[in-house]
Amino acid sequence: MLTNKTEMQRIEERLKDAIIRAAKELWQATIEGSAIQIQKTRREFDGDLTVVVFPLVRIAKCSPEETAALLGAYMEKNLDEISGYNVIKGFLNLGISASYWLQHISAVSGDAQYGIVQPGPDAPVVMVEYSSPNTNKPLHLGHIRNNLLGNSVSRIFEAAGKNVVKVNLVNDRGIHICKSMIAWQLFGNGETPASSGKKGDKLVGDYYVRFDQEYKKQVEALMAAGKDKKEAEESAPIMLGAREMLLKWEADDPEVRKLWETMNGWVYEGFDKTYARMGVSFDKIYYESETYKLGRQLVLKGVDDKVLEKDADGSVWADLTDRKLDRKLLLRSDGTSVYMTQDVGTAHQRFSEYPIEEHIYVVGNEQNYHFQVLSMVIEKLGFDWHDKLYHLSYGMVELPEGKMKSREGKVVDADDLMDEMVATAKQMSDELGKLGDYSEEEKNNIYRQIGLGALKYFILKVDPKKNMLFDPKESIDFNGNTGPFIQYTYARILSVLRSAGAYDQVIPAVSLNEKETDVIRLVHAFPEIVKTAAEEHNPSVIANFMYDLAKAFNQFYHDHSILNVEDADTRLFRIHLSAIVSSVIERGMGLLGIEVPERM
RNA sequence: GGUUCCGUAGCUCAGCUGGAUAGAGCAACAGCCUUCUAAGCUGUAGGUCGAAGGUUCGAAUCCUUCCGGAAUCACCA
Repeated sequence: MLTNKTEMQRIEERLKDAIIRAAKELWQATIEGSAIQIQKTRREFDGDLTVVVFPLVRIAKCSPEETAALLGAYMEKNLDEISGYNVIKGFLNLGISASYWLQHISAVSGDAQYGIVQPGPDAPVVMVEYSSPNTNKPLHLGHIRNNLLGNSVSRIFEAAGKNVVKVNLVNDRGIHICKSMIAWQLFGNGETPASSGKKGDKLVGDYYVRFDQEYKKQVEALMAAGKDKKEAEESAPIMLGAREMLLKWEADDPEVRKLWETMNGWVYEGFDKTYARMGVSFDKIYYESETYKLGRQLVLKGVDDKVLEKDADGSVWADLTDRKLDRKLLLRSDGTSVYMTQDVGTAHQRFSEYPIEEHIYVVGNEQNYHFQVLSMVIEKLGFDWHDKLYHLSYGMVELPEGKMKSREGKVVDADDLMDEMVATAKQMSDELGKLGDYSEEEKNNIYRQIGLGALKYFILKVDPKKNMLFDPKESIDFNGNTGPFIQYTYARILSVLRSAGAYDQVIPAVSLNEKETDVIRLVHAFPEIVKTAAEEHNPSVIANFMYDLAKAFNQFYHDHSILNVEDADTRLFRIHLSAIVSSVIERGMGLLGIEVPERM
């Protein structure tokens, strides 16, 4: 597909170029494009785009009104795309000609890649690490936010022309999984997912909870027997069992390793189902059991190079006091690694394996400090890619009663939530009864699309860095600013297109009404929106745009008939406009990982 | 206590690289289906943008201080 730069060059850029020329001709001044402010004209004024002329007043040496008037006259005379202008205070409102809009629509029509930059084979690699679950418990609402963000950001970067590599670093080792293992050994009676019919991750999660209950009981008993709290916590038999198991794991004890593999296997089977349902996937999965030793050599070399410090007890530290931070431990006195060390190692490995332009970590904001330090440590070690790490930090999902606590079972389970969403979608769909002649299978697929669409949109429309509230009692809406609203707009358009039958592919020249122009303006903005979403690492930019587009289309749809109009050209034009909107919706929702149904 | 982030309508959120009278949705109230899907559209009501200073022709937006909330500051991950 041709990307014809002059053809497709954003109208805003052309205006800027014209203003730069105008400044030269009218005022013999050279100005920077960045000094020019162009914005959408507010609804209450006439025009499409507005130039804020205040910054130009100084070089024009006349009042804002005069400056705007001079510039407006110049623009109208020299740019075909400008159909007229008006000046209100220091604002120059420019009207964009219908022919420009029509020409844009024609260029875009039928372009299944509109708004998307195809990554070339040598496009830079953007690595996105997300999900990164622990293997001791099922996924919950917090993980859903992580996965949806990671998946969507990956798609957005692909659409922005990058080669994206999605990776998952599974935390499959450590004391947490040993806790589930010891509890299973003690109380499991050989239960397996096959024997009890329980999903693997749920089964293992149940034993993690069981461990905690048992542990608390033992601590209480020990305290009742006269031990102080700390002592009791240290000596609870079940905790000692877990610790012993961890040591055996590290010593490659065959029996422990076998149990570990078995139970992790159950968890992965469960996770795979949840991932598949959420619609997320990975190009590569790393396991901490295979990577946790990475980084140690790099740290030891850092000691040799005198950029890191070794204390008398043998522990290794990065001194960050000159960066207004503390000292950070990298190797314990027994020589073992901490999380930070491993992250240094995995990053180093990845940067050696791929020509990475940017490495995005989708991790909650509780680890802001960790990633701040990570990049500093890497810089200390002398790697120039320390500034290519981007922590996509997102806020917590809070329940009305506060933070979720998985050990206490106070969580919104990912599978349960998806079930509920789909069930609600089914209930609503059945009440509306629009799917009468569909098979059960087709219907179920649509319920799934709508339910998950509602959930995904609900989460992705919020700015990632903000904490968000989820109230399980007030189920997620299907009306208003929601995923189903946008899906509905799409389904409606497809319904119209089905009725339209075959139509001419050439878009006729017609005059445009206000609602049509509103819609075209938004379609025109789509590529810029994708770019902004990528720059900001922010899917909510796409989500909010999708809503604006759907809303504008619905207004147009309400006010004007598409198929039942006298004028054949108008009818044809509206069919094309509708088709373009449907395809932008499909693509934009795709960037959010949301499917769109053909009927609903 | 140090650092970082957040505070916009009753609720959930946009707007934040400074620009015109601060926008949506939900909830409330009032309308619109003999015409392409009413999961839609229209209207009413709802705000000292946490507070106070400052910079500016202009501040929800930038700076400072304060108030409120969150996260973090482990030889945990």
